[in-house]
Amino acid sequence: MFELDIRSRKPIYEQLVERLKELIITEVLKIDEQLPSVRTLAQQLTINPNTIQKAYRELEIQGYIYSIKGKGSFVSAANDSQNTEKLHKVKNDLIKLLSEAMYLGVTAEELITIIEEIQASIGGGIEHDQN
Amino acid sequence: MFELDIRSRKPIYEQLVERLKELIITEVLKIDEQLPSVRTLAQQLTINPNTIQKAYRELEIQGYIYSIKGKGSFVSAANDSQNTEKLHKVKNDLIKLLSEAMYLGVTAEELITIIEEIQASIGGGIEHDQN
Amino acid sequence: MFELDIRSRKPIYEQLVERLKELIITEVLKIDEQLPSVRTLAQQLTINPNTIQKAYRELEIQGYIYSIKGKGSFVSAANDSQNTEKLHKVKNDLIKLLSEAMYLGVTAEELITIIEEIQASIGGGIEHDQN
Amino acid sequence: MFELDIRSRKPIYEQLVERLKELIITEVLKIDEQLPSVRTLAQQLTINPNTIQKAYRELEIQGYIYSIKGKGSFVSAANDSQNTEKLHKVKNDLIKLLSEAMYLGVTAEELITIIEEIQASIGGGIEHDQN
DNA sequence: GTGGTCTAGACCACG
DNA sequence: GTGGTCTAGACCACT
Repeated sequence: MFELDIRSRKPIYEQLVERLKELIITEVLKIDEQLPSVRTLAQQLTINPNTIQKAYRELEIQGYIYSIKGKGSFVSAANDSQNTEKLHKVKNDLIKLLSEAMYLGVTAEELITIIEEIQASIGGGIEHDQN
Repeated sequence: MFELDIRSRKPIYEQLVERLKELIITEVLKIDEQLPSVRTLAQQLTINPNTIQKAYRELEIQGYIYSIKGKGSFVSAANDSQNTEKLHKVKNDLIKLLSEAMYLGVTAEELITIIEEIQASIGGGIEHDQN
Repeated sequence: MFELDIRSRKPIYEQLVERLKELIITEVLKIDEQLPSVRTLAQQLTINPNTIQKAYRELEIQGYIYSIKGKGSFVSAANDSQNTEKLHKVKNDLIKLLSEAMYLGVTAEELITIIEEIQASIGGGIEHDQN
Repeated sequence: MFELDIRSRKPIYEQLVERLKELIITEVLKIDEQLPSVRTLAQQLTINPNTIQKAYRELEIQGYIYSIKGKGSFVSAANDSQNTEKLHKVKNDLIKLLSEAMYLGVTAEELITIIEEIQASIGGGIEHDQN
């Protein structure tokens, strides 16, 4: 479920954040669903609990989850004001990356094909009902 | 010209690499054009020459520039064998980012518009004529 | 263990890279084995930690080791895609050097003997068994 | 005749030394044959005469040529005592490079084939395929 | 004047 | 304690 690459240059907690974001975005983890506890996950992945906690804290800051003391961490519903912020950032990154790709010779056609594929793969399982 | 955020979590040299790549990709810096010398740029940005050099070295490894002792650093022509490698990496990043963007509500139409804009801004001058 | 020539024209960090490569190739350093820490080695060799780090960074780029912040540097398993690249380069160098050697009077027989010796010294331990 | 890569990381004078060595080794330049004068060559290659001179001086030190004041520079006959020295160095380099090649997966058979090809090309008339 | 190497010493991020 | 970034300042090699 969590494929962490202990050898990667990318910090473990970042890998965790990324992976969990993915699970939330693809709605494998549904809204208000409880995440595994820090200790459980730490044991499961045999990594330091502090690392898990750092990842959860980061996700909370980014608005993907919320934590309730004594109960646990839960997937939070998408929040519009946060989204517009994120959207801005993502678009900027996208422009950079698209520029680089096209500079390296990817054609607009190829990119559009990629977009359509992603659209298909997301469109299938995501209903996108905002709160 | 170079907007460095000294407080950012992102290392200065990485910001430099990114910015210079941008200038090369958009052909503000043309092939074989000389970059500002390590010392000059360091003075201009009031950062340490070693930091500039680290950025230049990284750009050289990535194939965007070449440096000659005693002469200076120059924009290098795109290299096919390196590109195919980079393409693979860039495409992967792109898929991740596009997925995230579309989850956040960016429509395929918007993306295509972005692509067309980029194409226009790059496509114009991309003759790649040697010096 | 590390015979550095501080007076040599060849940079210290390059000497280090070369020596460490040798130790990895001959499998004195096994896959996933931890290298001495930057600071430790620096103290041992009485050279600056930055110099060690530069060597380690170079080895990482060349695919011989991987470094993890907070954990250390480790020998990495050989990577095929990088290898094919390097192979091309090495073969070219080899042709040049072999030509020079044979011009200087080394016979084909001698060269073959050398090759067999190397094969013996490497071939023995090359099981590549993960720990 | 001299294909210098002004963009290469390798200093120009080193490229010159290497290329001239090659011409001497392959006997394109015969023993006691006169080399082009520093000025002529500088003009021909449109590079600084100092650079040529540095290359010639290096070749003289390595025993490949000799210079006579007021007359010019000439290819020197191979000198045994120098050769044995060089042989030692070349053999060492060769062992390193062969080790690396075999570590990267070149088989002994391939290497022997390469050796035979070189032997043929030297023995015969020298085919000189550029890298 | 150019890039490249090295040192000494400080501070940060990670686990 | 680990690697990574940055500074300040020195010296070398090349053109």
